Amino acid sequence: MPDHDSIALLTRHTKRRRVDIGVKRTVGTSTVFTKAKVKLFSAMNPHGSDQDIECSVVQHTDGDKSNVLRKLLKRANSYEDAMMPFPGATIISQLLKNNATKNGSLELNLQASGLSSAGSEANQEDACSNSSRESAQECLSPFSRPSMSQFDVDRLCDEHLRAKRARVENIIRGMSHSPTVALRGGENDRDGMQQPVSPRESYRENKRKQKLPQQQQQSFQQLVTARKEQKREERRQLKQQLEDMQKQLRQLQEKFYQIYDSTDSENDEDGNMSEDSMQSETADTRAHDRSDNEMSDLDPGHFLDRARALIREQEMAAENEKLKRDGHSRKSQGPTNLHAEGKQLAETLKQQLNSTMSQVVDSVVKMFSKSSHQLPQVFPPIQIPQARFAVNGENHNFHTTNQRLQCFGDVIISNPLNTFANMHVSNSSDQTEALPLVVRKNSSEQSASTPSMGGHHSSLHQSPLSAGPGFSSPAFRHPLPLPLMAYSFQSSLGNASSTVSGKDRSSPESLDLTRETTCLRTKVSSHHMNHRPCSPMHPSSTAEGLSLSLIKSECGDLQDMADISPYSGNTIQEGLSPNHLKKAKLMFFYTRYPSSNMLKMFFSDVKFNRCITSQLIKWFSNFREFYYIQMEKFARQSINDGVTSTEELTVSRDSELFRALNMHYNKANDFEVPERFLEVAQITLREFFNAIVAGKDVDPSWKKAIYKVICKLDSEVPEVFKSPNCLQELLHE
DNA sequence: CAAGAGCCTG
DNA sequence: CAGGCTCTTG
Repeated sequence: MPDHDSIALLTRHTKRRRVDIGVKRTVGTSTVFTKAKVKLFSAMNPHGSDQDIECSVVQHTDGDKSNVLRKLLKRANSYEDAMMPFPGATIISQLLKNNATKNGSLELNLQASGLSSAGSEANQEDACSNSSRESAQECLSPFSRPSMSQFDVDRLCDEHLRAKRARVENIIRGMSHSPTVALRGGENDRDGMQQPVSPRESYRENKRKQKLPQQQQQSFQQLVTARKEQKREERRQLKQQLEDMQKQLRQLQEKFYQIYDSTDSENDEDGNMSEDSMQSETADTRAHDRSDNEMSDLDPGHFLDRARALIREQEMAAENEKLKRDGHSRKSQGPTNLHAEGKQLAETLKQQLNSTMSQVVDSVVKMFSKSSHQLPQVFPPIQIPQARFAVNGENHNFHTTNQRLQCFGDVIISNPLNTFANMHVSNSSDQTEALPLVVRKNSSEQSASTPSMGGHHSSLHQSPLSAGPGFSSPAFRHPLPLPLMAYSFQSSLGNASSTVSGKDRSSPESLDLTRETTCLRTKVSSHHMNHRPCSPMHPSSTAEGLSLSLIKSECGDLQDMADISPYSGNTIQEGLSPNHLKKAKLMFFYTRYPSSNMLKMFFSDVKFNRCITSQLIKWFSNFREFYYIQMEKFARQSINDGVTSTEELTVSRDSELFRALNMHYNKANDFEVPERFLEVAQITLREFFNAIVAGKDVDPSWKKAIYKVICKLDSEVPEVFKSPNCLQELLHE
């Protein structure tokens, strides 16, 4: 076919279209393998013979073994000969030591000789270090001494090499930190030829094994468990304290109202007024608190909100009472005992309130600064200005108090979240899995200022777990499961098509978090404990910004994440929804190779960052994969069915091939697949057919030619896909 | 070095 | 479909 030859002309300027990636990597990848080996070996042994010399010295100086070994390990952690001086060296090794004393750095010279010709004959190195007797002999012969029989040399070398390899493998396994484990030599080329699969496979295997050492994982788990226990205990204590405080508050309130009523029973107007103002104040407080933090309906926050409101009530009442009293005293000059008593009592109450509050706050602060090392100075030491509650105290004293309490409230609310994140998430094997889930919109104006989100918020707030009266219920019930919270938060960003239905809301297992959160999860989980400082999203709550940064860790670049805030627009959402996936699938009918710019244009309702971009790209990559697999499958099938000419190969809407594709990209079959896609599919099928018939599929990269053809066949995606609501428009028209 | 394609695996 | 890997390219 002429297409295969004209593919070189393919240029795609908007974007790199690397369709020709099909590097030989599956079978008989001798060149790749050789290259890799050369690379590895030279990386292992940058100094060549210098290091060999050092190694040979090591073999004879037992005293400095470990030091030199360390050096060597540092420099070339998988260099075989560095393993020689390890304790536990076998008799073979001892024999070899002696032998090497006579022969000089026999083995190392062998390595060097192997390296010297590594450019073209890297395999020679492997031949020297493997256990093949012939190759060993071949390598040894130039250095073997007449005093030793050839057999001895062979045997010694053979056994030595085996022992050495065994040890090296052990050590390498232990040295899981080392980033470049490259001990492949001698295993793959026993026959002098590479196993078709082994180079890549085994290399990859090695790389994958390096990730998180099991020891580390275990200790990490232990740590996490211990911390969990600790937090549980802290939680209990805190809960206890809060309940105490609650009781105290009620008692104080009752006392206060008794005094208040007795004092002002003669003055109903004032009393009513005060109550009105109190109520409105309380209402304001609640409203404000609600908008202050969307977590406020979760129990800890809710509880504290209530406490805060109560305190305000007390204070407002005290204030009103005082004002009233001042008026009275001005009018009547009556130095009544009641007033003096009330004053005193009010003061006492205030002091009690404040001391209690400060205790609680202190304990909370302590707890969180203790439990989270990353939050040592998130908020300065907090002191309630008790002394300020003088008789002639002014209003601003109350205000400052309120502000401070407000501040505490924020801190307290935001941090339990953090704590719960740690507690509950740490149950799973991968702690970071759910951490990003706590990515939430930053507080303040959210619920109030974004009407479009109201519905989703309410769905969150009406969750069975948070729907209780809050104040009277146990203060620290199990909060919303973290993944669920995350989902809700994500959903609240405008994803109206949330797959979470109310009935399942309480069971984390029922959540389909994959798409919305994997991006974050992935990043974070692959960067364990990689907490970077982050600029707080909201200047007024440093604590929250910081804890958010701890939680969010990173997803692509943090700036992008920081930009994702309620302020950046209502319709922009940070995650890709199932609808986006559906849209992408439909777009695949038009374009198999969309550029990232195109994706940005067509997914304008998504806040793009690296994560999102690569996720979208990955989607299309997966689509292509499926597409080409189907093509190959049907091409082979038709060949087996005796089709001999491409003319017989057509793709219509009745074709099985089309049905398979349609089932994948348009499952509901509610989209009319463009005719062009059928043509492209037919061309692709024929390409595969021809290639297979021509026997090109023996070439491991035989598909690349087809890819190059197909990528030219992209057509324009209709404008309607640029609309965020295109699905409705497309499917319901 | 980052982006991105493709391959393989789960 | 996502993750991890290799590899190429600008």
